[in-house]
Amino acid sequence: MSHEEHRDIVSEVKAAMPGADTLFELADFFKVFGDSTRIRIMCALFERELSVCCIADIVGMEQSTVSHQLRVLRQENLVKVRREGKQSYYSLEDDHIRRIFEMGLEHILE
Amino acid sequence: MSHEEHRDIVSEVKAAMPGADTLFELADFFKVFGDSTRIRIMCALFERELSVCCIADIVGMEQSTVSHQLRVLRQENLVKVRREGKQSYYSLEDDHIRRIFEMGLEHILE
DNA sequence: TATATACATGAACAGATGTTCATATGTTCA
DNA sequence: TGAACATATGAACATCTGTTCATGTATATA
Repeated sequence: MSHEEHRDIVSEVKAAMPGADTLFELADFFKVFGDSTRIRIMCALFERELSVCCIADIVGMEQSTVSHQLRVLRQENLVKVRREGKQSYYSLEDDHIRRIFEMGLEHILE
Repeated sequence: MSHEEHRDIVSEVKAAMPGADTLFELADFFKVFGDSTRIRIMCALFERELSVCCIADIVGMEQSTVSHQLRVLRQENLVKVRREGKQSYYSLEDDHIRRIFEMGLEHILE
């Protein structure tokens, strides 16, 4: 490959790619799915709305850990909260997440 | 919520969830998407097959960095290599990845 | 064969991330 | 109001991760 060819390919591909900002956001979004605790929390929420202490029992971790991770999920708009008395009930924000999940499963089951 | 209710919900949700192994694998899979350098590499490969040094120029990082990240992508079966002379040409393994990408974009553009 | 080029890999380092402990906030009920 | 409970948050710590430098390996070419 000549120097010119190389240069042309580089600028062509660069031009076709989405902006840097978009790609950073995208990475941050997928980062949330890249932790098994958060994956398990989301997976539990597929079944039903749950309080924090229920989630903690389900995933077998400290209430504090779960609270911290729920905050991460909230910040990326993946879950929503509903306060009822002393308890906070969390549920999934949209059905997007389920599809992303399924697509991931499809890939690893190959 | 009574103690019994709590216990019932926990065991019901636990039973409905996929096995721990699957969820760990899933987290590892998504972890790969959670880095902007890898996202940019994959995004460049959407356009066309590319050599390592082209990729390095496109993402503006050391050849070494790119090589390390390509190894990660290989390990998760996201890219494949083709050796031609001195150069290694990388391309995307399947079309799954593109759909996962698009789904992520859909979410952040809300 | 010697040199240059392309890529891969190991070690080292800095920065990010996840977990826990301790504690604060907020709510219910006696 | 005070005690008990559910949740949120800050600080500290250990571990993981990404990048770079230095170097190794493989291929082509003079």
